[in-house]
Amino acid sequence: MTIEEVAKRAKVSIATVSRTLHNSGAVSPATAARVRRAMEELDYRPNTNAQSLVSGRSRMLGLVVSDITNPFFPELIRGFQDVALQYGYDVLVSSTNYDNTRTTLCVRRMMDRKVDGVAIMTSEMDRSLTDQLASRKVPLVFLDVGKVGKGVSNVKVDYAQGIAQAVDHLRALGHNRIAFISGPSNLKSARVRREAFLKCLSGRGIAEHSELMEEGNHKIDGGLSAITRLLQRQNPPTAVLASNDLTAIGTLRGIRQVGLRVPEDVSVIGFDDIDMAQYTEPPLTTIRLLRSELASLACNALFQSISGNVRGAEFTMGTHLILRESTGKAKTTRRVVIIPSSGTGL
Amino acid sequence: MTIEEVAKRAKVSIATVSRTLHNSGAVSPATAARVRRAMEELDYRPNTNAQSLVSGRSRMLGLVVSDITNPFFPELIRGFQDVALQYGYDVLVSSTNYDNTRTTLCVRRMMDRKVDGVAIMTSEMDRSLTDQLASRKVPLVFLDVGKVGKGVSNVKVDYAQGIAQAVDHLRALGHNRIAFISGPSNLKSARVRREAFLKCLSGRGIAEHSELMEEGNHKIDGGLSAITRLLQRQNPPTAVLASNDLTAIGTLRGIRQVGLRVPEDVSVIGFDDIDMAQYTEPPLTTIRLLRSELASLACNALFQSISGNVRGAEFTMGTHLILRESTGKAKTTRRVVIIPSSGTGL
DNA sequence: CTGTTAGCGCCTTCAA
DNA sequence: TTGAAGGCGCTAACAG
Repeated sequence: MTIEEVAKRAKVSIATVSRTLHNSGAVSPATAARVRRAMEELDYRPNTNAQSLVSGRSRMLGLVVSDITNPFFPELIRGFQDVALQYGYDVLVSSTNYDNTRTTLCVRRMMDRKVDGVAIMTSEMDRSLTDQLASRKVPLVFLDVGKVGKGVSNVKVDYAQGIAQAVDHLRALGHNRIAFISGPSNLKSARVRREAFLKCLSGRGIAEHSELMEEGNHKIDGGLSAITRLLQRQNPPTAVLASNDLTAIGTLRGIRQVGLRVPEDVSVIGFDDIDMAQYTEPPLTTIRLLRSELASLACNALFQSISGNVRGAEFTMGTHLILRESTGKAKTTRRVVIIPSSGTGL
Repeated sequence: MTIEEVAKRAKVSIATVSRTLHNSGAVSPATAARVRRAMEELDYRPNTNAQSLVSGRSRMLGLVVSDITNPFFPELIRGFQDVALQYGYDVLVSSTNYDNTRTTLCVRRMMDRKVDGVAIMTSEMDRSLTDQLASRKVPLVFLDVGKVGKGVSNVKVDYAQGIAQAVDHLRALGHNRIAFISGPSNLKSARVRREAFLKCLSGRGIAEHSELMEEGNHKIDGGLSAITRLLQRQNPPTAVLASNDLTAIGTLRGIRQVGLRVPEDVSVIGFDDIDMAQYTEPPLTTIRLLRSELASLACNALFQSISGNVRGAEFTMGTHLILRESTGKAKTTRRVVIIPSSGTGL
């Protein structure tokens, strides 16, 4: 089924078929109708590869994530595909699994396939790779990291906003010892969240809590072991903020495991608001970062660059606290109250 | 960067470059070396689109899943991509979201892109669509449904095996009233699991439990509401088997919500063994269905068809019970024991 | 062993 | 408004 057969059947040249297919050039309504009918009758579908070959573009977008197995990403992917689909684009997803070789391989293939743009939703990517992409003038959009430039955009997440809400919420509840379980420190994205937390504390004049920082791995098991260490401290925290929900879920488990309760003994706040967060035991108070919004921002940024808007742009999206049941009043520290030994206390 | 520039630099014809690139035809070691060097120096990468155009094949595989947001699938996707990557293939993933229009769109695009095969890991797909695929001779592999034929393979899951283990486990624990929370009944895959359960019961001469069947939606909320209904019954179940882990997680929550405990009051068994299953409260006993194995079976089946093995094949994979902490002894039914009113009972 | 050449299916000037 | 023709980059005969 080629354009030629359509042309023959409609008794026009292939050029005319191509024109009516793209509504480009001028085609008389009559012939256009004839062509369209021929296409339908033959169930004609243009050969994408041929189109790509002549145009040098593929109507495909690349999407690089770090670990498709982390619930954060499927939701992101879904949103991204949704908008790509609307533009008539397909998406080539690649999960790097934090493996550099694999990442390089995947990105090269994307370039080979002449993707029209790629969204890099993981902070860990060799500079050389992104440079290659940029030098081939492939529109790029980063998450958080990334300086806006010719064809490269950046979606910035305002972590501070949500974190501030979380911290204030906790303080209002009487918590003074707030721990933070970060992601793996070799991940830039994890460091960014950690910094935001630290800055928030110091901004509020809260003492440095460096002893209350623990490192997780953005997975459940990491959260579990981190909280376990935290709880063994002399002076354990009364609340903990986790760098993502998976970590928070591990934290929930860890607290239970030592016989403590959430939120009566320890309050827990997560980050992301993955779907699962509302179903944990207890439901997780968390800082929501809307994946669908993030995805659509990123995807649209790409399309802007693609459609000639050479200069990249920077978008910012907010985060905010979702109150559920994993946070509660701080346990009043058992303090000996001195009662006047005589007289009726007024 | 085209093959021509490489040819020029190596002072050979483009045919020779093509030959050394694919080790096809015969090229003298000397010239081959020269060509290779030229390719390196120029950092030459063949244009995939051109290759696809001439060959009619794209070195891409399609993978259709129903809902990328369901933790079952990301793990499946990951495994699939792993083996595809080894063969030098890319994969075009599409999440149908149970939306027919969307499915049709995605599959058509796959055909347009001349994918070399597609794995259909969702049971809900219009017959007409798969027929189109088949008529274009695109190798296919199905999950569970699907009759093997020319270029179409099938990976069959032996649900019976795992379910039998689960039921036996429960009975050994003294459970007689075992409920089943199915997936949406319009999903063939859900029906298959349900049938397997029913067959297992009747095979063991266990009374028909039709009043203990409830329908969920393969998501957490569906499990939650199903168990809630179940628990309101006159004679509620002492154990429940869920059609997938998400449903089981909802079940866990539902049981807790009415103040009952797992496994002391009700035992719960899930299905799939998603990563999360080991971290639920309590950790979930579940029937494991290895996604990585499923994925690699499916992907390999495709490659067999692609590499000329016209006749499709059927593969079967097992399932088996993973014991964790959500199952326990059945509560002995509170029964009034009649004690002889006189004499010392011997 | 190596080069020449005819397409693969389509888009896009350039003429008519 | 339409058609003819030249590529896009590459593979695969077919000749030397």
